[in-house]
Amino acid sequence: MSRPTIADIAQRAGVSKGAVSFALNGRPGVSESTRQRILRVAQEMNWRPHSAARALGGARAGAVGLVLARPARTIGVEPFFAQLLSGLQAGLSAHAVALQLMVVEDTAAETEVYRRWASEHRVDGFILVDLQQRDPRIGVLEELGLPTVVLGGPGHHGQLPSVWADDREAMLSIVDYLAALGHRRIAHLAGLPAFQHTQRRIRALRDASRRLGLEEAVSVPTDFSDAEGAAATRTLLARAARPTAIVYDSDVMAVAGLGVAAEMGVSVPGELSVVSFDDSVLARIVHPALTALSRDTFALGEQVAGALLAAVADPSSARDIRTATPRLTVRESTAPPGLGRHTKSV
Amino acid sequence: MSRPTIADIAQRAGVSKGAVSFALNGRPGVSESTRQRILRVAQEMNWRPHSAARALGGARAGAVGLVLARPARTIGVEPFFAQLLSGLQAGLSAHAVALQLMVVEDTAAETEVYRRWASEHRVDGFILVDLQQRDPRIGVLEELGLPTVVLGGPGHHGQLPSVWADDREAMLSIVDYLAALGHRRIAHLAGLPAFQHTQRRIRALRDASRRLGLEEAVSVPTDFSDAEGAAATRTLLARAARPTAIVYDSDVMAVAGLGVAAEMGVSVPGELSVVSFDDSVLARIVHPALTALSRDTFALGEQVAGALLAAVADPSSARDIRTATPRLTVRESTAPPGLGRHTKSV
DNA sequence: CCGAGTCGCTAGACCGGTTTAGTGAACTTT
DNA sequence: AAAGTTCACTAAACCGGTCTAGCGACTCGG
Repeated sequence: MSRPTIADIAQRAGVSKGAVSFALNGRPGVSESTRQRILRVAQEMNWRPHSAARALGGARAGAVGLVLARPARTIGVEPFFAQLLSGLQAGLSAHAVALQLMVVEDTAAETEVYRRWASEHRVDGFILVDLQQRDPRIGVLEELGLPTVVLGGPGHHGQLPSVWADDREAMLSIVDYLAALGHRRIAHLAGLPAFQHTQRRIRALRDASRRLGLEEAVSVPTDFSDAEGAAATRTLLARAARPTAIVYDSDVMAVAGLGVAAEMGVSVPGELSVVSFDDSVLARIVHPALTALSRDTFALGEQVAGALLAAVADPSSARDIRTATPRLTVRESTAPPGLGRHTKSV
Repeated sequence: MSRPTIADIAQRAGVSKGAVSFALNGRPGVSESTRQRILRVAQEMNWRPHSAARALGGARAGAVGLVLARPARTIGVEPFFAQLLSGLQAGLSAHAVALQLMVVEDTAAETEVYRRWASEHRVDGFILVDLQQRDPRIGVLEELGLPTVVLGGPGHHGQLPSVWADDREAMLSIVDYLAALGHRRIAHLAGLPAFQHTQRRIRALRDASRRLGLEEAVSVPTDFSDAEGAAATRTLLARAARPTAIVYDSDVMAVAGLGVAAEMGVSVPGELSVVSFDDSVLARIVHPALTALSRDTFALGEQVAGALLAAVADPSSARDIRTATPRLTVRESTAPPGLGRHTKSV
């Protein structure tokens, strides 16, 4: 027998299909002794539920969906993303929930996938990332009615619960740190301007600059790629009055910037301090090691998973969760400005 | 009406359920005019198939499974992995097949997931990676009978078709290149010795060394982590007769090695040449940029996806696919040995 | 002009579970 | 002791599709 069904178990145990179903799902309707007997038979026959048959009866699909609208080739580049995915996995696996992952080209295709998966009953909920200004996906997901957790905030995300960290506070802590070191000219290589968190960081820098009376604090938008990160760094460093510190919105851009500085003979941290808004192995292993904002991305993923599972179990329980504000990890890439040529320190 | 079923369509179009099924699946049994009418009604009612209902009838699950037995936190570290995932996605998405991803702790848990997903009819096939010596998973997957594609070879992988690149040839090309530059003392920071490809690379280095009459060619096994990569590099460079070139099995270890060299005042490529067995953004953006073995990991993922979909469509068609042998991309981290202190070159 | 074959369609079984209505027996209650 | 409850269980409907058997109408060949 290739795949035993509850009918097989019922026959072998001498009861009806219904009794088997009750026994296997731990619900009342059978005596304890019968339940034990049925469980034993099921075990012997190595029975497993057929997920499709269960889902057909209106039950859970046992999977949640994550759809990314990015050029597929760029996914591999972001340690942040991979870490998040790992954390999600860990949080979901613990409850035997699988992750359906799909990478699409644009937002239109993304919403299409949401509609399809929802109507195909393929998933029990969604995780929404890369929140944009006036995000069109929020309306779609609210309309579909499936539990959804948004990663990012505290901007507008409709009625959907979100898991978020305080980007603004984090940016302020970076600027305060650099200002305390004596930096007066700070540049910020930002990410895609369409993202909410990019705008929040830009605003935070501007506010901090005003409060601290800095000479200059400029935000340069990029597409998060190493190429644009390198190009923008080159432009900044070629200026007559170049910044003494640059804050990069991602570790990949920061490392690319480090390469440009080396190439142009600008010593780090002697002539230029470098801070990354994202910590990862990358920031640790380059030389000089990068001062970076450490947040436990893996734990973040776990929290998102937990929040989504809770929302699936009880949609009314959904509420926003604020995670720990990222803390700055100081390494070798920052120092007071104007120390001249960098002399290597271990 | 929340979710139209084919019965609703049938009623509205004035035909039977069967006719609707025929029409929607493009199979004979209805006239062209009726088919058009049914399709129009289905469109109007915004009908979508219920994936569970389909799967129940013995049809496809519309998803394939990938299970990874690694500490979850380390997934994010490997650009190789993320790239592969992107490529898989691209190949699968094109055929509207989803990827079920799960990260588990060990091989035992991994095989358990294979069994569960297979018996739950959750996936149509599997992708097997990180092939080990005498891999116990192969027997399990053969027994389950679901189409499976193995990434890696050409070692033993039972009856399962594999997609593989010639690691041996690749390693030989690296050693030939280094020897041509004049290197006689080459070290190899290998990955986990349990992996088949690690063994193949170690053997290839030994054979090449013998053929070329090198002074030294030592392979040091590691766990692929940046920490062990750095530690092993430190040991190698502290030796009296240190190698003039090091080949790293992963880009993360190579970058970590680069950091150690900088820290110990060993110039790259002046006193030490560095080659990475894996190419990625990482290898491009560090300074000096790494000479690395470029294989199109994204394309590799697409090929695996294609092979698996073909095997799902027709299990008898499955056969091994050999992909292009990776080519060495020479960048700034390699040079003839003994040039003394490195003078920076753009 | 009749039998065979084809076409277009319908009725209904079926996949493997869950769930509800119903049934007979034992146990309480008054 | 009759009536009502509870309990353990069965039979069958149901979820939303797929697929097969069959049926009437029409076409074609001889």
